[in-house]
Amino acid sequence: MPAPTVPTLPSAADAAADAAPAFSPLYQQIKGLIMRELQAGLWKPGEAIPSELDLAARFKVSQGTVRKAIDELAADNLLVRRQGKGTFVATHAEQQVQYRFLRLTADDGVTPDMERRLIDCSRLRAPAPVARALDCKSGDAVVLLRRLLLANAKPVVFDEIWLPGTLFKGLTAERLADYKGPMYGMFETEFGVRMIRAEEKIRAVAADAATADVLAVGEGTPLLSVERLSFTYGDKPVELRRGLYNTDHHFYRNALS
Amino acid sequence: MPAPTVPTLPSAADAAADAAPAFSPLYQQIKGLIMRELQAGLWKPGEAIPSELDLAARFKVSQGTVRKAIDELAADNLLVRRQGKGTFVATHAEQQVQYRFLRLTADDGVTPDMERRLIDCSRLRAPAPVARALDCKSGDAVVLLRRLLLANAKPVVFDEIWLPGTLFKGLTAERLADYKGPMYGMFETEFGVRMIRAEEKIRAVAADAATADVLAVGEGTPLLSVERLSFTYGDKPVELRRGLYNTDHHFYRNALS
DNA sequence: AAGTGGTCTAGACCACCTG
DNA sequence: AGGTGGTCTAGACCACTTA
Repeated sequence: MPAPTVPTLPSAADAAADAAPAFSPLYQQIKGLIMRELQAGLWKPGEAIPSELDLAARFKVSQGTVRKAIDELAADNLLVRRQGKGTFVATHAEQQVQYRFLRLTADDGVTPDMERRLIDCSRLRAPAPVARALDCKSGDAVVLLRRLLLANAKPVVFDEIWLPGTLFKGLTAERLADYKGPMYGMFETEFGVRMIRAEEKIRAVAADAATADVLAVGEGTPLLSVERLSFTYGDKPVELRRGLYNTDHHFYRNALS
Repeated sequence: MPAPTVPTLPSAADAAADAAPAFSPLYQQIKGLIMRELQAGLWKPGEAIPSELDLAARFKVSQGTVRKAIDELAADNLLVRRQGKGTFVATHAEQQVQYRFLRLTADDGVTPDMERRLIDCSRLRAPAPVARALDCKSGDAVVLLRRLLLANAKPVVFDEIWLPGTLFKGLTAERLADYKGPMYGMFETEFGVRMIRAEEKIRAVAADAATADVLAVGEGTPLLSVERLSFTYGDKPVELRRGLYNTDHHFYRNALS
C-alpha cells in the first residue's frame, strides 16, 4: 500500500468542522476515537482494550501509529499498559495505591492507609458557588457528603463532597458505608462516573468551631484547605470537594519538574 | 547494516557493572549519555544540542532511537524541542513563565508577576536538619538567603533559602539585588547550578511574631508552609527552601491525574 | 507455542524555520 | 533551498505472560 500524503482518517470525519484548522496528525485522531469509545463505556474500567494490531487493522493504520496514540493515553493515565498481557482501562478500584488523588504523607514518610468514616449524606439544592463549579444551575439537585479520614484512629481529614444529583441517583449513606475500597472506585462501578483528572487550590485557614470539633483540634488551629474540582471525560466537572487537613503529623507532598 | 540482536552500545561500557542486571534498552543508554553530557556542561542552558541525525550518526543508532531518548528528556523538562529549529537545553532564565516552580495564583486566576525583595544574605554553618537535607556534613558552610515576594506591593511570600556554600562561593547580596530575572536563572548562568526537579512538603502553620511582621499579617494567622528540596543532575540536592505563603488572596494550585 | 506490548531499523514525506 | 523536528509505514526481533 502506498503511503498517502498525510491521509485523513476516512472513518473520522470531524463532526463540527468549525472555523478551527482542525487538522491533526493521524495518531491524534486515533487517540480521539479511542477516547470516545472509552467515554461511551465500550470497555469497562479494569478491562483490556483490543491489542495494538487489532486496533491498527480496525483503523487501517500501522501499529506504530496506534502505539503512539496509546502511549499518550497511558501518559494521561487513561490507560495502563502491561507488557505481555495487554492494555487496560485505568481504574481507581483494584489499585495498589489506595487513593490515587490523595497526596497526604505521614511525617515518617510512609503513606498511611486510612480509615473512612461517613458523617452524613444529604440531598439538597446547589448553592450558587457549587453550581458554578459543577457547571449546572443554581438550585439543581446535588448530593452533599461529609466524611472523615482517620490515621491510627485519629482524624486527619474532614471532607465535604458535592456531587451532581442527576449522576448519583441512588447514592445513600448505607451504600457508601457498605462499600469497601476507595470511593472513586465505587463511583466507577456503581454509577459509571470515572474521575480522570482534578485541579486543586490549596490554602491555609483557621479551624472554625465545628471543624475543630470533628478534627479534635483547638479552634483556630491552622488547617490545610484543599479545594478539588474533579473532571470526567470531556473535561466535564463532576465533583467539588473541600478537604480540611490537620497537618500536625502529615503533609501534602508535591513534585515539581 | 544488519540489525544485531539487542546491540549493546559499544561506547557505553557500563562503568560500575555491579551485581545489578543493568541491561537496558538502547534508547535508555542514549538517554544516559546525553544526560551525562548535559551534566558535564557540554551544552549550556538555552543552547541547541546537535540534531537528531547528528546524534544518531555519532552514537551509531537510528534516528528513531535517538528520538525516543530525546522524547523522554523533553518529558522530564531537561530539553525543549522546537520544530524546525532544534532541540534546546531547558533553562529557568529566558522563560515565558517567570517562575517555573512557583505554583502561586491570585484569586482572580491570573498569575501575578511578583516583585522580589532581598532581606539578607549570610554565610554560616549548616544546622543539622539543613545538612541532612542537603546531604552534607553538619557544620559545613552554607548560604542563607531570606527574601520576600510581593504582589501589588504587598508581601505574599517569605522565603528562607539554604544553599551549599561550596557551590555558591561568590554569592552576595549585591549580586542578587543586581540580577534581573528569576533567581534560578542566575544560579544557572553565574554558578552553573541547574535545578532539574524539586519535591515540596506543604503544611498549614501559624505565623510567629517575626514572620507576621514581615508579611504584614496578624500573629497566629494561618500560613502555607512550603518546604522545597531542589535537585540538580544525578538527583543531588542543592537547595533547601522554606516558604511561608499568605493565602488570603492567593492559592497554591496543583493538577492531579 | 502463541499472543501481547517493547525495541529497533530504514526510509519516505510533511510542517516549520532560517538564510 | 536546506535544515530541523514531526509523522507514518513495514518489518524484524525481543521480553513477558499465559496456556
